[in-house]
Amino acid sequence: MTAIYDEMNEKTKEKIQNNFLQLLKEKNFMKVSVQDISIATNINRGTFYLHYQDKYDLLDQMEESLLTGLEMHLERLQPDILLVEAEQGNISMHAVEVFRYIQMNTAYFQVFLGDNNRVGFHKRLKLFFVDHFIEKMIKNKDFFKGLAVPQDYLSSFATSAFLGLIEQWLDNDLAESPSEMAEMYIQIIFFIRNL
Amino acid sequence: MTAIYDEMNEKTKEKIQNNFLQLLKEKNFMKVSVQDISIATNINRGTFYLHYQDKYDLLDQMEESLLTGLEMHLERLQPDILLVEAEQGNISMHAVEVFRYIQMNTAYFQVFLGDNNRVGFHKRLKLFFVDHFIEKMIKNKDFFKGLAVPQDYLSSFATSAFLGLIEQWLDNDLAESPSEMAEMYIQIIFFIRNL
DNA sequence: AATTCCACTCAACAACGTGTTGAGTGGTGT
DNA sequence: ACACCACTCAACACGTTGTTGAGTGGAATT
Repeated sequence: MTAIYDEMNEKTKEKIQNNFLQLLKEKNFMKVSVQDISIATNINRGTFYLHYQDKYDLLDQMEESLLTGLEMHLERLQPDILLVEAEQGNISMHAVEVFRYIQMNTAYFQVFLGDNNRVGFHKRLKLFFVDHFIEKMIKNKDFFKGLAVPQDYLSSFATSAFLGLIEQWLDNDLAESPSEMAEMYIQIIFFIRNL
Repeated sequence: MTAIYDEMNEKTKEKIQNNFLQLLKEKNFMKVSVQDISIATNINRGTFYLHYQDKYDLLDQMEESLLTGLEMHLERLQPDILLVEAEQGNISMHAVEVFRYIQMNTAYFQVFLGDNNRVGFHKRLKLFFVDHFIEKMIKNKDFFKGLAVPQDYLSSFATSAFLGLIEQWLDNDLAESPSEMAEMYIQIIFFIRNL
């Protein structure tokens, strides 16, 4: 049975990731050394290299699993409901789930989107939203019809706007509930629409 | 007369900045060493430290001067015209100047907002827009009246959306003209309004 | 013409971080 | 008893960092 070894492996990786996250709250990613990580984790520096190629690999894996987590979280929703919702003034279902997931992983999002560590996660998250979220909304023939703006610009505009809301929420230490945030998102989008 | 020495000083700093910019096109900021910079600039490594504390300081100064350059560029416009413009469906004046300035400094913006070097400039530029641009629009009693969303969220939303447009423009290698971009911005904003 | 000033060069320094290696420890499963 | 495996430990060569002290050559000062 190799399960126990796998478990040890996982626990060590978890410890590394947790302590790395703590360090990222204090320091810039660039200034966190593998030394720092191994000391904080009470682990030999060599052990770190048994699990990760380097600290970039560590960061990459953490970002990746955060995004696939979000993907799985969203998969539970029917994929094409959004369009219908949108026409009913009810985009909220998707949005509220995104905000909920962020709430479940506050520390990660605050660090990865924070002032210090804006290494690549911002762009990555943006791409994610374009693929999983905004594209569906924009490709809806009715929702944005009558607007002569290229689709890539519209995507980037809408996605960044949504991200802006999220960033502000994180800056405010999640003062609002996920539902309130979704509500806000809808209000802004439809304010615009119904003025 | 000390002017000549000042000039030497400036020319060296310029050379450093130019070569640093080239290096940033090829490599991640973290992977550009002071060695690399001094070699590319044909300068002794010690000389670099006569001008900058470290490479962070260099990046910081370049970002700073890019932003103050934008500030100066915008100052030539009357500060309160925007509000009037907005009500006339004519925000473009400010927007077009921003796009024009970006066009004048394409390389800098592409590098500082590019995938590799999203160190802190994104947030910095966002703050700039909030201070100089969006706040004026949002504080306009009429423009966003009837929308029950906290001002900080509205700021973040609108600014990020604007930045999204810029990022897409840079990704597209400035395929559109500044005026076209401004036009696009207006269209999106007012589409929304007049639908 | 002699001297001071200044940007810059050069070589060397200790300190630190990196990624890798080979030998060793101690629990786990067979 | 044996092999297995995650992990430790110490040492390695190498690159980067920021600093220092001595020196060079052209420009300004007297």
